[in-house]
Amino acid sequence: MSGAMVTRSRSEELLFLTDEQLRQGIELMFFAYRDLTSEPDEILAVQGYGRAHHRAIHFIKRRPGITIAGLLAILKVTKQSLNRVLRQLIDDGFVESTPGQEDRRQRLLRLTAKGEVLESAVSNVQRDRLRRAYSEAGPEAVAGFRKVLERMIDPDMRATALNLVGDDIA
Amino acid sequence: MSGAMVTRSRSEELLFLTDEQLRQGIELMFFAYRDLTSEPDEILAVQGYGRAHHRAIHFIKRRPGITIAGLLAILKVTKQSLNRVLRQLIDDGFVESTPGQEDRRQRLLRLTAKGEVLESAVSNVQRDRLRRAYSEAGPEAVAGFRKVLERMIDPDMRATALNLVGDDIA
DNA sequence: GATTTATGTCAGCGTTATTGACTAATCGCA
DNA sequence: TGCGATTAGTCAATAACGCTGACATAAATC
Repeated sequence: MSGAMVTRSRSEELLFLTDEQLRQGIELMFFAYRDLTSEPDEILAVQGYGRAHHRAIHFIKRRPGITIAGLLAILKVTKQSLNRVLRQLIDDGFVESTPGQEDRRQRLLRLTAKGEVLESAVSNVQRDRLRRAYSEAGPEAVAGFRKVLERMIDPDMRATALNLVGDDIA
Repeated sequence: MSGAMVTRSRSEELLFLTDEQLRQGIELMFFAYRDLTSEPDEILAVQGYGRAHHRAIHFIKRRPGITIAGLLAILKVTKQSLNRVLRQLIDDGFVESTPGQEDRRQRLLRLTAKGEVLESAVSNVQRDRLRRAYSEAGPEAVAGFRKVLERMIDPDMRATALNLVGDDIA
């Protein structure tokens, strides 16, 4: 009889997830995300740029040679929204767009030297914050942090989020 | 001589935080935050509401009786921005605003019964997602998740984020 | 009584996102 | 070869949401 009790899964065993605990987790995400993005926002505001530019620069840095379609799939915004931002970045010389070799309809996006400088300035403050948090929390906490975040992401985006796809494709 | 080596702090001992690791952490935050907020956004869009309404409803639910100033301090937006959102929520009967008893200049904000229903619908999908992630990742991962997030938040907002202040004040 | 504080409101602006419609170049296949 | 699908770029209109500045009102505090 008591045997039935010990067949509980690990999640049932130790996790009693109250409303309060979950709400607190949601708030932690809200505050952490806001503070993680506030400093980059300020730096980019000087150029007249916003968070949309930040996101584009970030993913072009991470996936040089990414196509428009690839960027659209990651950002999940419309073509029109992305186009305005990209137009500015290209016109201002931060991003270069070259036709694909195999498929010449595609536009392959890369940061220019100027773009690398801007990206670096922006991502430095962000990485400093995360590095500090990681260091203070310790390696085991970092592993847990990553584990939970991964599982919060829609399954179909997890591979993308973890860079399990090639660096130069979408 | 070797004694000097073992006095390294825990963070120096095991954490070799590469650029790549940190950038991946930043992306995890981006994807997780987006997916955590996308479903609530869709639900609220039916009412013609957006994320700003969601945030207001969330914090009024969590801190019933909060003042305008308290909400402004948490959300870090301007009075004018918040007012537009709050005006709609009050006019539509989701939020009630009553003068403070001690300080009658203050407006104490609470959800109405109708507001509770909306809040519940919205927060349910969000809590379901987080509960699933917590369960799959396990208790230790959850502890690490919380630990890192706390340390990402600006120090002056940590107490607020962790609800270390009274529920009915700011 | 004068000042400060808490709140509300008006007008205007900019960014970022949306939808819809359309063009142009290129690719792939029948 | 030619037609449909794909990739990208663009124009126009709309909306949410943030901002600044200016101003009004009521109430608390000194």
